[in-house]
This record gives sequence, C-alpha cells and structure tokens, in this order.
Amino acid sequence: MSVSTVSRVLRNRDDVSDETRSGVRRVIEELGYRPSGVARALVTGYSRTIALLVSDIANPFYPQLAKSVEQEARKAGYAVAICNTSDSVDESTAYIHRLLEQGVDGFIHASVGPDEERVLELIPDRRRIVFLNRRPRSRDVSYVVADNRKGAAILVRHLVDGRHGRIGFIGGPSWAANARERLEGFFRATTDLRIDAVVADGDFSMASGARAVDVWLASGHMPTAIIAVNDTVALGAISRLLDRAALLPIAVAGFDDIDLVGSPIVGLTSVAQHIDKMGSAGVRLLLRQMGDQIVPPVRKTLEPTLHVRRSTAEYEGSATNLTLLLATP
Amino acid sequence: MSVSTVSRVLRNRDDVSDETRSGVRRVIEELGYRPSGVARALVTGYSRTIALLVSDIANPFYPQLAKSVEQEARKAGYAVAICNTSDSVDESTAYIHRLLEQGVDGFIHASVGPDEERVLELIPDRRRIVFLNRRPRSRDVSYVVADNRKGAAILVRHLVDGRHGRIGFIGGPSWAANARERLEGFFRATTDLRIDAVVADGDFSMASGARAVDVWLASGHMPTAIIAVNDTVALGAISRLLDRAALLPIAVAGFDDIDLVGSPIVGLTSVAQHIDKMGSAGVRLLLRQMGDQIVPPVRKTLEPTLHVRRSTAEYEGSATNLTLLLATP
DNA sequence: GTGAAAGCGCTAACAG
DNA sequence: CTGTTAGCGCTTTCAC
Repeated sequence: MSVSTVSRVLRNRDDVSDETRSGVRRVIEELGYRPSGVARALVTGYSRTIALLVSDIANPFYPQLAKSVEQEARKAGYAVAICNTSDSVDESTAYIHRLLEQGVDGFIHASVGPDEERVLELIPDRRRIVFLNRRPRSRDVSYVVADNRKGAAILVRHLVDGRHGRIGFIGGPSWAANARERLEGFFRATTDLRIDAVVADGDFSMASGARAVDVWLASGHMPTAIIAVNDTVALGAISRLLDRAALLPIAVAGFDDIDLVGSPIVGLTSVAQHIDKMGSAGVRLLLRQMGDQIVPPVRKTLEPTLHVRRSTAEYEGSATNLTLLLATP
Repeated sequence: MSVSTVSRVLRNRDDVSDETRSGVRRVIEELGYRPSGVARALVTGYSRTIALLVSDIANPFYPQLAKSVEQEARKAGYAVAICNTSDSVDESTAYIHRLLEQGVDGFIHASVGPDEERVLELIPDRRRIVFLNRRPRSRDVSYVVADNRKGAAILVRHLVDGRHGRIGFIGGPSWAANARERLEGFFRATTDLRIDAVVADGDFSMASGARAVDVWLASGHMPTAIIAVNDTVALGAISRLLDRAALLPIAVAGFDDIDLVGSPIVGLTSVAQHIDKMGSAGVRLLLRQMGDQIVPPVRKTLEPTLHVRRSTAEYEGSATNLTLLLATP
C-alpha cells in the first residue's frame, strides 16, 4: 500500500475501495499507528488550534468564558490554548508572536488591554480573529459583546426603584471599551433620571472595589447604592464594607452575573451578559470566517438581563442588604 | 546566504561570524520573516507545548492552578493547552489521543477521573507526564499533591477545639485519590479523638454540598460541624443552609483555600494546599524530566495550612458562624 | 565559518 | 481506484 492510499483512508475520502479501506484500517490498528498532526499542519497550513486571550484566567469571568469556548471548539475538533495577557500590550504582543509561529489558526481576543492596534497589525488577516467582551474600534473585525450601556441603565433604574437617590459607579480602566460603555450607560441613565451620580476608578480587581469604598468613606460622600463595573469589583466593595462593619444600608450591584454571585452566600444583584453564549458564538463566528468563503465581519450584541438578589433587595421595609445584615452584631 | 546559516543564527549558535549574524538579523527584520514552529516541530520532535488536563475549568480551584502552570510554563517558553475532561475516562482518552497527534511535549494531569491506567497506557513514556492534585497508584510517575490526610486531621482538631462533638464529612467520588485521602484523614482523626463522625457522598460540586445538607436535615442527624472535601462543596452546603434558613449553629470548613473563600463575604475556614506552588512545581518537574538526562520520578507532598475564618469561629461565646448570622432575621 | 543535500511525515497533483 | 512525485520549512549531517 502506498502512503497516499493510507492518507486517503485517514481523511475519509471516498475514492478508496471498501476492501482497501478496511485493510488499511486493520493494519493501522495492528501497528498502533498515529498520524502526525505536526506534519499535516506543515503541509495544509492548519493546526486545528485556536488561541483564547484573556486578561487573567484567575478572574472568575474568564473560566466561564473559557469553558464555553473550549466546548464549542472541541465540537469542531479544535484545541484551545489559553493565554493570560494581564492586559499588558507587551504580553499580548509576545503571545501573539509565539502563537503565530506555533501555527495557531485563529484568535479569540477576550482580554481588554489597550492593544487593539498592535494586535491587528500582528494579525493582518481579519478572518483569523474575533473579539469577545470588547468592541473594537476597527470596523472590519468581528466581535460579540453585551449591550453594556443598556445593562448599566437597567441597574440604575432598578436602584432608583429601590429609592436610591445617590448612586456610585466603580469603573474600569479608560482603555477598556466595556468599562467605558458601562460608565456611559450609567451616566446617561442617572442624568435622564436626575439622580446624583458619583464615580470612582477601578481596574476590574477586587482590590479596586475595596479602594473605591475607602475613598468614598473617607470623603464622607458615600452613595447609598453602588454599581460596579463587574462582579469581582462588586465583591471587593462588599468585602471592604464588611471589614469596615458599615452599618449603612448600601445596595451593591455588579455586572457579568458570574456563577458564584447567584449563590445565596453572596446574593449579588447583577446584570448577566450571557457568558456561555458569548463564548460559543465567538467560536462559531471565528470558524465560519476562517472557512473558504469570504464572509463580512459580524458584529453581535447580546441583550443583558437583570438578576435581582439580596444585595439590592428591600428588607423589612427599608433599603438594606447583605452588608447591613452581616454587620449587625 | 544559505538556509542553514539562517537556521544557525535563529538558534543562536556560535559557529557564525558576527558580521554574517548581524546581516542575517537585519534581513530577517526587513523581510518581517517569522520562522515556522510547525516545521521546526516536525524535524525536532518538540512543539514546546504542554497540556493541562483539568476536571472542569469553571471550578475555581482549576483556574488558580492553570494560572500558575501557565506562568511557569511561559518562563520556559512553553505554551499550555487546557482541556476539560469532566472526569470522564472517554473524554480524557479522546483528548490525549488528539494532543499526542498534535504533538504536545508533555502532560500535566490534574483532573481526578478514574483514568490512570488508560492514561499511562496512552502515554507510555513516563517522563512526559506529571500528576497534580492526585496521587497515582503507579510507582514510577511523578506527582505533586498536598498531604490530604493531615489536612483533614487539622480540620477535625480545629473543630473539636471549637467544642463540636459530631462532625460531618461531605466526600467526593471514591475513584478520586484526593477525596479518599481526605476522608481517611477525617476518619482517623475522629476515631482517635472519639468524636462522632458522619459521612455524606459528594462529587466536588456545589450541588453535591447542598444535597448532603438536605440528606442530613431530612434524617434528623445534622452534625454541628461540617467538613467538605473541597471549598466548592462547602459553599454548596452553606448555600443550602441559608436557603433552609437554618438556625443551627453549624460550623462549615472546606479544603483548598481558593482565593474567594478568604474574602470576608464568604469567610470560610479552609485548609490551603498551596495551589500556586503545586502548579509551578509540577511544571518544573515535567520540564526537568523531559530533558536529556534520565531522572527518577519525583513524589512531592506539600504541607497543608489551616486558615480559620468566620465559618467556624466562636461568636459571642457560643459556637456559631456565618450561617447562623445570615439566617437570623 | 558556510553551503549543499537529505529528510522529518504528511498532502496534493498527476499518471496510470 | 491506486501509486508516484514533489514539496511544506525547518534541522542536521557532511563537505568544503
């Protein structure tokens, strides 16, 4: 038998007689032969591997995203390499260089660093990349994001219904599109509703949520309700409120609706951006546009959904929440 | 210039004259030339990629492990492919087949499924694999685990000091070595201390923690303190206790000390198994034994550390905890 | 020091 | 339907 016949069998092509095919299969089995994906990648140019760039896999949002990306990729026979960029342009540059050398077929870029230009320079073929959780400036690259402005507005309205007249927003870095959009939504909604708004800086970390609370407490301008740019920051804020044994009836809401915050232990009100849908849609998009036909870039916006929980719920008639509850000796 | 000269420059070999070297470098720069890792892998047999097998990346223990694995691997210029096995033998089999075909250099196996024999059959070269978070039966494969028996014993002693006379243990699947060891440690310690012990089944999930509480509540045999096989299960147990508005002064402790449980929001007492050390040590081990010299398998056991928090702390003189606190209206 | 040639294990094009 | 041939882009002898 010739190598090409074996190759044909391996690729399930139909121009092989049934008896040859089964013969080849038997011999493959007997010899325990394993084809080399590396050699195949060298000649075809495809490694059936995609890269997922995240800010920090230890941030609970990303594992959920990674899981749905991985599940969807696997269905199509693709492996996923996960890379932590720490939102550093240098690190994402270094990673993309390496991944390109290693021959990954495509990228799902879900980290939020200020690296868009650099990334698109490194990956000139727009069909090889999809942005997730960040809306790129460039018009000709595909992305899937949540409607961040609407999500923030939904939270503001929810809190206003809860009789909060002064709402604080803990934001993210200005270079992060999702953080900017959430802040914009917050501003527009508070302005429209003529609600006092106060903003603190943050960086998506628990520590930054805690710092914001410190700043507000120190300034004596503590809002009665807090919206955080994401759930992690909200958890940081709550932690600090607990540390300070704050007796104020402060409502706290987050963004992303990561699995954990739905548990009664945390009970954090949050806006879901449907992480699993985002991941699977991103992979499908990428694989489709990596295919033969040329398809125009797809821009997809997911609808956010409000999940009200204890952290912003009315309690015994007065605005209160987990914070109050825990701090009461 | 010949290809071999370029190759020599790329590999930083010293048998190239300085002027040739700089000339080559310049041309590479001008042309924006990128070497092909795929072609290199084909000829050298090494792809500089390792695989990390986890049970479920959405389980908070694993992202922390993945992060430390990734950081350590990157230092050595290796990429990491993360794979969710769901603890299914079939899935890990399928993954290992694929990864081997794709040419990964080594495996870090941190998922706990009953797949040891199959895995070692698929990866006959013991130098290509390290087990993490699970102690293999096989004597000739390297691993890094925590001292699970000791960790469980530490928790028992801590709870006994807190005056608990009846302690429950929510376990894991019997095929998981780490779950078995923790259960053994629990049994030995309760026996030695002549403490009532009661055990419930679990599977490392929050849901299983909740189920255990249900079972105990239904049976009327609710222990006064609960030790869970890991933090996730402990969180599930606490959640259900909160749902049931349990007024019992029930202490809950977990295992792993994942980042989250240290926050005052959760305040769960836990035994740390030093996840970051485990990840980096595992990678270093793997890379060393994949090297030239033949090294014997390394068996490493990390010392567990107790972190006492609100969930098992004495409160106003009586045994109480978060559960009690939250459930009191 | 440098270049030429062989070949890693596949797929693709072409012949038969 | 099956076999032959020519690479894919590197590294590795072996000459020079």
